[in-house]
Amino acid sequence: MKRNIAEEHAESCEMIHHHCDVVEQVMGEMPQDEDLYDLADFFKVFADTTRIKILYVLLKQEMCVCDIAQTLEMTQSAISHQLRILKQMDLVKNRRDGKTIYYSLADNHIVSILSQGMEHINE
Amino acid sequence: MKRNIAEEHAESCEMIHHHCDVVEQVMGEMPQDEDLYDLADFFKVFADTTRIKILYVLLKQEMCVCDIAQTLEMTQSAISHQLRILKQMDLVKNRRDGKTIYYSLADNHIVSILSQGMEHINE
DNA sequence: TGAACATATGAATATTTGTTCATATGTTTA
DNA sequence: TAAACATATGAACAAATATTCATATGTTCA
Repeated sequence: MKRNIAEEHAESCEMIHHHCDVVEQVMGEMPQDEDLYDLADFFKVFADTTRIKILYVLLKQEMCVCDIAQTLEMTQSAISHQLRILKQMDLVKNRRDGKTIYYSLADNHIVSILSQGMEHINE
Repeated sequence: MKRNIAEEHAESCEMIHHHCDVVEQVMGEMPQDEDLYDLADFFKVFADTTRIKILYVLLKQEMCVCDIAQTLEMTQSAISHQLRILKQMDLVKNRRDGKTIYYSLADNHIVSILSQGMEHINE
């Protein structure tokens, strides 16, 4: 759905300010749309305090759902829902021991991602 | 609003599975609530494809609002709203040159945050 | 000064998302 | 096998959020 020239004039600046080759270069660096969505989804996981708390709790050791819930003073259901998201994103893994299911971090990136975020906000 | 013991039993496991000192240690590592909110807000910025695209565009060079909008094929208003959020979080800065306002990255962390995210999703 | 341009912003709308509640699934033990 | 326990999950609801539309602010130039 290409707009006509008159409309384009009305909605944006007269012409692109920078050289076209620069724009092309910039767009060349841009990841594929699919990767951009995955990237946004990845950061979305860290964009909630409950999930961050869970990750911090698991930083030291594995823990079962019930203990996480008690530690964070939240319902089992809320924690379980969030663990599901963390697992879907491959940030945590779990193992069953009888009735209990223990969760732990699945990836070492997590530590550095969190601490880099912390670095930034402490400036 | 402390619940009574009977209710607590109903809602969670009989007693905490791990040693209390471990839980205390885990909670000792936990950042302050205020920092947790700031951290979540920080990652929230990267949790949207439009903002990620803007950051990628600015990775190479500064650019005015209008050119960003044209490059990403979005409205000037949408870009302006998102630039406001990026600026509030100190991820971009701007300078005025006549009518035009040029935006650029405010921080070098951004590159490494983005590439660490990319690393993770490409596994 | 007025017209054209570049950007910012408030309100409205649609979509996404986190928690709660009720209940289902799966395991152990008496 | 029945009861108790640990976890998972679907539906409902409330809160947060991204975009659009209309319009305001601020700059330049004739």
